[in-house]
Amino acid sequence: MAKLQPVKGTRDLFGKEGRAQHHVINMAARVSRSYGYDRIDTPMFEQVEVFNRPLGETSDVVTKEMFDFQTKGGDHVVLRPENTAGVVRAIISNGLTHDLPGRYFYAGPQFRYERPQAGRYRQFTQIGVELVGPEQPAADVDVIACGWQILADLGLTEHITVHLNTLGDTDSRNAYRSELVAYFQDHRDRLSEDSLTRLEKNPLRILDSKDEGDRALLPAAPKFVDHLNALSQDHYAAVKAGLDNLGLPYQHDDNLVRGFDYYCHTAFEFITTQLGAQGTVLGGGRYDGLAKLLGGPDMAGVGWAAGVDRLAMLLGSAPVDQAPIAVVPLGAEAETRAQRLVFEMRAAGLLVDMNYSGNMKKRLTRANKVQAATAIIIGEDEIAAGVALVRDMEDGAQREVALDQLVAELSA
RNA sequence: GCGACUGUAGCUCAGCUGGUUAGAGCACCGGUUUGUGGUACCGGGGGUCGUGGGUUCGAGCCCCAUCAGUCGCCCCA
Repeated sequence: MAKLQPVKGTRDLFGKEGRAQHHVINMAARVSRSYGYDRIDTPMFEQVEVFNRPLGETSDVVTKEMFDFQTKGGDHVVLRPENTAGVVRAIISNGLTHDLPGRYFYAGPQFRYERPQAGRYRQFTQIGVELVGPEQPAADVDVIACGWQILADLGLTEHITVHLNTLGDTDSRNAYRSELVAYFQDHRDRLSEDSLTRLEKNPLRILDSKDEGDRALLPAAPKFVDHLNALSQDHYAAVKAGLDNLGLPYQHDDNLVRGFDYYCHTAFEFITTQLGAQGTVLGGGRYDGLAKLLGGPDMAGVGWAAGVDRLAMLLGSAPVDQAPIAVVPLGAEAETRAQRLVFEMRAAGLLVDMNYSGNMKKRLTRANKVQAATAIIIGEDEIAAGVALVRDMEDGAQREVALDQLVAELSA
């Protein structure tokens, strides 16, 4: 039992869980397509440089959570811990900066070397969209609306609240940061140990600390919204007005901070209370400086990433697809005829289940197990008469249908 | 990286203060039913009790270590 297991923090996906994940991805692909997003698939690993500057040299992801290794050629590469930096790198690499605005949708595995727990894995799947080029607040609204619509179509919005905040532009953020640091310096004696290190590395992080002592200091702490310059203020106001216009619910959250250095202005998280400590199901924001950090041209952008594993957990199970039709041949001659029939049925788009052995009882048991709605029974008598028995698996009613009309009848 | 809890069959779990051949339900296979499933009844296969060491006449149960899982912190999807 302890022998052949997947690597820590990874898992095999199949059956119910696997189907739920694919349903999430398919839904996201469909909805994002209606918003005009084009699918993009970037490599699962990149040069380290793609991540350490944009995410922040001192961020946890960079300092301790990267799955990185040396290639035989001596390159230092890393399994992507998130996908935004990779997409922006791809946009620069392929000269797509000359084709703006760009709308990209992705879905795929991401990797983070951290301690697994509820809703957290070392290999996990994210879906996400990136809208690059436009600086207008309408783009932020567009992106948030797309995320909301995906969750709505999955039937998950009633358990989810949208938290919204602004991080302002660089000037606003620097001004705010120094005031915040000053405030916490005055209260260092009351800060938790974790927050004391945050005060050095990333003071904004103290805002979303879970420590009660830290939280007690927050109400009196300086607020980001009070330190925005005119430009940042206008941007945030326009985003909120845009969401109001669409009737999308959200709540302003002074303590919402995002982990990566590349964020500015709008930041948002879609949060549920149903997943234990890992309630953030979708998160994102604006990242106007990212392209430049990567050595590309100035390019604005907004986007989000959502955790497929977490969404699938909320979903519980995927809706069942069409019920299969079970084909039950009896005898060698019927078997041969049935194989041809099954081939034709499948060509007509029907979902068919047929086994290679077993008597009628076994085959019907199997039909029952795969939840077939109907069974097609073909024995020697039926072959001789040129018909098949069509059995309703619900009530057991059977009727005869001519073999050469079967496909047409079942497809109707 | 830190902390708490858990580890018995494919799955969910029982196993009294250590006592002899380790149990149940579900699932799986077969039978009652030679061309009729989902119900019922009968039977069957399947376990180095996570691993290694120790205590003991004797360990699934107690002790130590180790590995794995779960949950929480940090951080994030």
